[in-house]
Amino acid sequence: MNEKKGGYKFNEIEKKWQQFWEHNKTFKADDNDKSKPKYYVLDMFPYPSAQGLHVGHPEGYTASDIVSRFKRMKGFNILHPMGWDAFGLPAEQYAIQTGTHPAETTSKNIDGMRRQIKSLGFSYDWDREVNTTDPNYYKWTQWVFLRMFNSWFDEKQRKAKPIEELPIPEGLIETEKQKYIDDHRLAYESEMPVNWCPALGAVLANEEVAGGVSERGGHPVIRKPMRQWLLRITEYAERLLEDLAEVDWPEPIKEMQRNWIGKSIGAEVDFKIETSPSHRDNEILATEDTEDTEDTEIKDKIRVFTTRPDTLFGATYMVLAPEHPLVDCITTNDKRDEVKKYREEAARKSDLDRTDLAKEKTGVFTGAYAINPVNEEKIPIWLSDYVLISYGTGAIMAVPAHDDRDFEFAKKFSLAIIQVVEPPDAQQQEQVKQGKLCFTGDGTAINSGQFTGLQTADFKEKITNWLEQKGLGKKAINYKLRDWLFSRQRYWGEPIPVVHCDKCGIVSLPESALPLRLPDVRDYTPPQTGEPPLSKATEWLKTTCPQCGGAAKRETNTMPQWAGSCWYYLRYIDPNNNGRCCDLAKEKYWMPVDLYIGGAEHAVLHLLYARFWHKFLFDLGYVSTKEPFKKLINQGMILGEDGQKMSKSRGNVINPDKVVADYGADSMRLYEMFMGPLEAVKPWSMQGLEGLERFLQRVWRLVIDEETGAPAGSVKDADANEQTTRLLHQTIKKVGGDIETFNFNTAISAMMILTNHLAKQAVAPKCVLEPFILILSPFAPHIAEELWQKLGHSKSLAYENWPKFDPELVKEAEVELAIQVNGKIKDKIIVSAQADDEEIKQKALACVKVIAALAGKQPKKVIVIKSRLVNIVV
RNA sequence: GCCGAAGUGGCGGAACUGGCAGACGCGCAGGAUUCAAAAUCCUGUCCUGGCAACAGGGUGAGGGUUCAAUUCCCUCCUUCGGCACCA
Repeated sequence: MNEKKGGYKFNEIEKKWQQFWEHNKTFKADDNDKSKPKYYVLDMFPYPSAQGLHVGHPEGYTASDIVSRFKRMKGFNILHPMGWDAFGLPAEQYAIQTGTHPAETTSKNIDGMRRQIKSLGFSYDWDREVNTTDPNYYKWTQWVFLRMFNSWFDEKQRKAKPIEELPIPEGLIETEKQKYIDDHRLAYESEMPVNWCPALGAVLANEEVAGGVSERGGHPVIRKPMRQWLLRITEYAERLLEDLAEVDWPEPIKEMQRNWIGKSIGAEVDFKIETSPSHRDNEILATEDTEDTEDTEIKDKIRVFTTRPDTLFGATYMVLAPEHPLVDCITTNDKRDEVKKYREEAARKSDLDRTDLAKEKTGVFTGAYAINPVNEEKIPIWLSDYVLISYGTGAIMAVPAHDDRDFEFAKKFSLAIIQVVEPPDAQQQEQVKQGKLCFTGDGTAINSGQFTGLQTADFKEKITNWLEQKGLGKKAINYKLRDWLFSRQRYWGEPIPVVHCDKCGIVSLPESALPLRLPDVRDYTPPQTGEPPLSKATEWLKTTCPQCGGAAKRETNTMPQWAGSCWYYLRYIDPNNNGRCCDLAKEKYWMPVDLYIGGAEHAVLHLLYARFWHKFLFDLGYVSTKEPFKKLINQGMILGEDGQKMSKSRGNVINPDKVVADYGADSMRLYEMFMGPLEAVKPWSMQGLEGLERFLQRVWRLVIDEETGAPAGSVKDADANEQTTRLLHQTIKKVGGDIETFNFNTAISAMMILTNHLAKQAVAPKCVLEPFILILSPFAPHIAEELWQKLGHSKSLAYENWPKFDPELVKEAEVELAIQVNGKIKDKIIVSAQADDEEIKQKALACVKVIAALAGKQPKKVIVIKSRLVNIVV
């Protein structure tokens, strides 16, 4: 710490300016300022944890703050808010252990993290703070859910519409009508096998399970059928895919979303089941697929989905998923026991088992056969869990010669392998022919009847048309994306605002009943049945049906943590509106989010879910843009000083509070930006941090006399010399450009170069210092405000104009050129920036070292690159 | 296995559109200041050889295109992130 009176005392300065900004509401965003263009800068809001802020948080927040402050000075009306994604498991688990209400824990944690965030001097408009656990907030989360519940998706117009507009087929009786409506709601209930984690006492979404264990905690997960709420995100698959073209996001992130959506184009093909009297004794009602009315008639066909209809001639057997509804119907009596056993095993398997056993294929023959529609061949029908009931039709045609999984299965069970595609590579041809290699690429068709000789792409198209003409199949598209499992068996989440009525079924609450508040309970432990903790809130549970007025029970499931974060960016726009989630005019003014900064860990889930909600709200006219986030930037992770991920157990966690206390917020901000590219993963270094504090000390001493605390004697109202002026203008240009492209590290480097130069000058002209302080201010706002004030300005610099650079003054008068002979540098010359090629050439050839290097040889070619180099080729 | 990103001094990293590799910071070494230290300032710092001038090598490895490659193309290796029987 500096004992000198006028030294750089960051503690005092930072506190002073933070208070100043808060009292003056310096960063209040104005909804009605039509004189400026708007710019919405959003951070991914944090979960308020008991551990508090992590050094990773300020990284993204600093970057977004720099952009906010920069754009503000550039004359934009800035919306830059912060809030809390406060529902979540840790507070609930703490409640289970200690009995403390999660609201209490949450509020305490929020206070702690708010203090920490404020200590870093970000230019947030704190009047817009939101908290997902606030009933005034989750009222609208529930409201969106109700809108989904009361909407259906019109496939023709590809948009959601109110459920009242759903055309209902003629001749349905009342209960059928109700079922028809329920089956079309965008939020719907379904009994389905879910990922049940006994240790967490919770059902997890697919994306919360990794490798058979829970992502959080690593507990084993098993499959268990349960009543669940789902959101029909699959209806939006195509639009979610298409509209990625419209957003300015990192390409890898878009690619991850595309992979997650997983669109496949292929064909659905019907295979006739060869019937024999032995399995006619148990009829089944219908296939699972009820979308087409024609399907309900089919009992003697198996429909498969394939992306390779061109390999139909190579289909030597079929495989059904163990859960496929036709299994009972087709299994022959002699195979019945074996099939039953296999199905039971498959049902019992947890996801962990399935992953573990993935190496070794299992399966069982049903005794039944199907007829390959293209060549009338009789092929066996097998059962295996490598076919998933939830994808495609739950059944496949197996082409072992051209599909790795089928190949493996065929080898294991000694099934026929017929090659129908000839690989272009000669080496592969022989191996595939001998059945030693499986070839999955494109090639030329063989053994394929009238299609033999066609190339894969051509074949696919021709056979799809052929199938369609013959009524054997049709073009089909499938997505990996599944409907979003939206219910959680937890206490600390938004209650789902519906009731269960014996008479009326599931009935949504009227909007006037929102928010449906979480009841206060004493016992947060989930019943071991897998029922949610809310099922213990007996008083709360009992209610009346909004439709018939009779007794009804409330829904006990709550929403997942993702729910609140799906629309928070809209609430910031109008955080206190009691009549709407967000005022339409304000939405139209502020949206879309111009810049969204956050961690790449949300590449698919949060960003896909939020896009889905946004599109839904767009369909119903509540928002005006197709996409919520125009530009997205991911900050990389900050590792510990040992290059490892920071964790308590490794003891390498850096505490931001301590960094701020010891070095100041400005140093911390600067260091986090100087470490390297924003998106990169990079290790922390305390010594590196000290370097940035030294830089700020130098800046301080450039302006302030440390003895007196007043401006230094060298600070004068004088003109700058030519060199200084040029460097200043170059720096203004560089820093502004680098902020626009998020290269904060090189922007800081440029300011260091300017500082180093100024430190060597006897005079520090105000006309240089002032613009320098302004361009430094987005990075280190506290010291900048203080120096600005010390130089005699009475107003905050937050709304000063960003300094302009003069392109003429940026240009160098003279440039140094490297002179190469055959690509090797031999000498350097200095020429005027205006020198023409011929002049440069002559000078280069006149260099003593060049003449020596040429050794009398004639140059074949002389290449002159202006302001770069000359290469003489002999 | 598939998809994606990245490999540059002792360390973090820089290099426009193919044009002087190593900006800036850290560390280290030497010096100034000091009774001494901290702080500060100055000088040096890719590797090898040389007192030096200088010469040679050098951006994960190998090849190619080019007057010129960290940058473009091919093959391979390593690390990190994502997905994982999706027919």
